[in-house]
Amino acid sequence: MTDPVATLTGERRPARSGKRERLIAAACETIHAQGVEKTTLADIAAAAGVPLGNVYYYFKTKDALLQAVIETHLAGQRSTLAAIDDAHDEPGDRLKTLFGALAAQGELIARHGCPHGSLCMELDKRAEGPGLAAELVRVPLDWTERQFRALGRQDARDLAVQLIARYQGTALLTSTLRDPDLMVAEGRRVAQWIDDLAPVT
Amino acid sequence: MTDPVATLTGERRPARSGKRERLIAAACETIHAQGVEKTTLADIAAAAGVPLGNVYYYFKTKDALLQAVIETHLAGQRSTLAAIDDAHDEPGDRLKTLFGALAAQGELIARHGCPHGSLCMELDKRAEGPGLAAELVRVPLDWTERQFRALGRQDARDLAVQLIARYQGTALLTSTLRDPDLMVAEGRRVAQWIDDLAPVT
DNA sequence: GTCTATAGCCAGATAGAC
DNA sequence: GTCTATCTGGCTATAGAC
Repeated sequence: MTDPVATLTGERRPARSGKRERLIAAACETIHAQGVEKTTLADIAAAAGVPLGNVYYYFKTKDALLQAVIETHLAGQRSTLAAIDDAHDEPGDRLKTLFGALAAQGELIARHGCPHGSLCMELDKRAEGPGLAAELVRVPLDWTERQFRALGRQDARDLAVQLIARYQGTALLTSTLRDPDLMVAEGRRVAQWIDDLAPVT
Repeated sequence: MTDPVATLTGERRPARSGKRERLIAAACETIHAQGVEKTTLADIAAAAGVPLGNVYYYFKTKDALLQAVIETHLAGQRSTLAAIDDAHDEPGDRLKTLFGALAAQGELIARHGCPHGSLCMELDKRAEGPGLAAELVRVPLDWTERQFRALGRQDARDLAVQLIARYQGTALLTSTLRDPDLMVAEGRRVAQWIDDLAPVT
């Protein structure tokens, strides 16, 4: 029935032309730039170079494509965090690496905000609630909590909430005021804060 | 030409039935709950108890109504801040009063997020940019900066950015995770932080 | 000033030829 | 699998009676 290799790699059956992947990538970008509600399937199809009608071969509804976008973001987050775990042993280094990388996205955030935060905020307003999108904050939140716990902090959860909140809040100011420097300055402060919490021994 | 009294009080000419005000109030609530793009004029008209067609007597376009909503939020912010200025002389007390009041909105924020922050984020994604909505963060930001400056802090602007960012970021986590306690806990931490920065003399 | 009816447009989704 | 043409519904905005 299903191609075992494709199943293992998480691919769908045909997958020759990569249109499905192009559609998801285009949807990620367009939705980040314009928001979920303002982005039409025609926008996404055009950005992906796929005829409108063909979109429905890959995704039954606009919402199905949106779910795929969220899952793609989640997979990206997980692999980023796993890579940081592999590259660094010290929890303090891991935290600084993650938030340094986020701060380096200042220009992107100044233009369209944090892709995950804005998705959460928009989907929050749906009757069904944020659904899977809430994982976009829970995944980094839980990871951050784990790092603080590894540092021996009893208040690891609170610290994690503070850290993610600082990033998300700064991202909102950065995009509203169109000032990437806010993100850079916050990155420096966060690094200092982590050093104060986890002194080099 | 214009009624001088109505002009002084900022009212429009007729203003007998208060429909204009009801429409703006309904728009504020509905937009906060559903977002700008998902909210239709029919939603707003129904919430205000006004027939759809009549909306256009008061507002030429949906966007004109949206601008009125933003201006109403701004006027509310300014009067809140002015009231705090009047009620407290110490900048530290003023800051704690404002952020205590924000933290007390936990339930509301858990349901739909910060009304100003979500408006900014959504309007950021328009081609024209956030426009007037950016004032919704600039006004409290500038006020907060003034308080820190009155406390003698040279880094008043940075501290103000941090404080507003903490509030906005916590609001995003509060609504995404549907947990009003996050807001309460952050309120306590902010009060402590301000006390540490501005020790009672 | 108020309200009904509706025009005009554009989005999501489908049908069906290739 | 691919793509054109089109249906259907809902939204902004207007016309025009009262």
